[in-house]
Amino acid sequence: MQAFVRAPTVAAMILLKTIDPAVPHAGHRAACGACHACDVRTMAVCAALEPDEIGALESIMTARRLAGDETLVEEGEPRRRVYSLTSGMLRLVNGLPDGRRQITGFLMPGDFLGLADDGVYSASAEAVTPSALCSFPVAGMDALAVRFPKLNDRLFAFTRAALRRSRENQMILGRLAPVEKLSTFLLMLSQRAVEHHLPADPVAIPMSRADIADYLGLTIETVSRSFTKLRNQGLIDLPDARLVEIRDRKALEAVAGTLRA
Amino acid sequence: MQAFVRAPTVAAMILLKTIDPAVPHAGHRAACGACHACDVRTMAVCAALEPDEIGALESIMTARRLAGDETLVEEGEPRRRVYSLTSGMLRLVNGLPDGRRQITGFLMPGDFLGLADDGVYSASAEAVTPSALCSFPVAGMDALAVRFPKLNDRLFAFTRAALRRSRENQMILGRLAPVEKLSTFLLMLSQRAVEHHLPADPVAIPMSRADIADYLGLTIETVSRSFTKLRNQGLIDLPDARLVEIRDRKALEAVAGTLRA
DNA sequence: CGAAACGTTGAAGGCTCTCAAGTGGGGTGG
DNA sequence: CCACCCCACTTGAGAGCCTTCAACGTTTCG
Repeated sequence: MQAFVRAPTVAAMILLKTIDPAVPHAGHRAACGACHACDVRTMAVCAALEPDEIGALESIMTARRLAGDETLVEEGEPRRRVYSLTSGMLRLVNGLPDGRRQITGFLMPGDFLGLADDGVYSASAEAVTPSALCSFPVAGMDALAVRFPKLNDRLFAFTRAALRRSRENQMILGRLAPVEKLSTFLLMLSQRAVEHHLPADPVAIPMSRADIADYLGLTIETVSRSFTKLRNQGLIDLPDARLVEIRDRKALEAVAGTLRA
Repeated sequence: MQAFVRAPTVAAMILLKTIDPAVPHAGHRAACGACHACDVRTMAVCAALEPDEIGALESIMTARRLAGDETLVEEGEPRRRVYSLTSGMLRLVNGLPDGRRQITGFLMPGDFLGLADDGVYSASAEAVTPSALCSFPVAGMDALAVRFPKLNDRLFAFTRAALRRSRENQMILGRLAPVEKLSTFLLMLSQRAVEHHLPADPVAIPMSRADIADYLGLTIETVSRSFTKLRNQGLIDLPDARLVEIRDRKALEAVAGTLRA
């Protein structure tokens, strides 16, 4: 649980290349400076605003950087700020008193944090990899959502998309077998990598086996064995534990249970 | 899967008492007539509007009734209408090609159908019990959401609540043992019964064991055995398969894993 | 009155989890 | 610079639990 920064493995290197190395260290404000040069300006919430309106958003924005495994917000905490992820990856975590945990989602660049929450955060948000975010005070964002209906609409659309994904996850958790779960997960990662203009053939797996297990409702051993099973069947290759090459996508989709009926 | 209408068991009777028997048969239009006399006007989306604004909503509204097990909308179908449930209960169902299914949620009076969807319905909606709904064309509802920001806000708030519930379900599906799942489910039913001013001590279980199984990611046998286990431990009583008396709420909450950390 | 559906219970098997050991990579400290 | 250690991951063996298959009781409805 300590703020341990992974060494740059092959997989991490691929992921890290989206982070501008020229930028100063973590924890600083407004490192990236201008929204109009932002990597995710076309897919994040800010895309709802015209170039001449971005300033209003920028004026209430603060930049924030997180080291790997750093916690951004804690479950149950009053929701005072909302965030837009610009690089890296976050996990949404819910915990049980006895230590069991469930990861309800992974946030990728362009995703918004705080959609589901009302009053208090309903989940903790932790950095999977070093990450950069735009931070907004809730009051300010609410005011802007009133002033710019298009911004509100986009937040609403993001929330609907999150709800669809969450319900898809219910299907995955409730009705798929381990290898089906993992196949679906890998295909999802691959698809989202494409959407985010990241390498999709050797897919980077930024999260640990423990994270995958807590996301899919399995143990780390079962996750590992499922990886091995897919590798032995020739559907994937594992040049590195954090890197997956999809060797037979069709077969992988078939194993995934063809979630899209 | 046929439109089979259950006979009025003890449990069904309790539930049916929220349906006005004076109202004509199913499938008719605007049976309940006036929104200002609606049972759920304080908790449904329409509560966002002032009394003098309700007319605008009412003018695009059509009443709809469903028999038990009747399908309202089908997964993948173009989303042309949205609905507000006024009485009865609906299940949201997602299916896999091989017949496996996952119920992602149950809708109770006041709940809104169509929140997650964008373009096509992402799940089928089927009546668990005979139900009554207000039906709205999507275009008309969208226009009203623009005209009445408060209506839009309420739809947004409903969507956030649905997302929170869906994520809670992810925890239930991924990390709870069968008896924990069932306990959580029963407590949830009891709580929502209170919210909907229905009897909460002997809780009516409108849905079948198969529905519960598909909601909790179990088999009907495991659901049945979990019921028996809770009964043998004295936490609940089962005067009827569709009726649960909570005899030891504290213990039941403890078994539920105390989902609220 | 019989057929069908729902729910419960029993027995056996398979599969995941648990416990445990082993491997490999990378960072740390001598 | 090298050795050691730690952590992540993998793999193995056994147990436990849920699922599967099956039978039975009950209720409902044709």
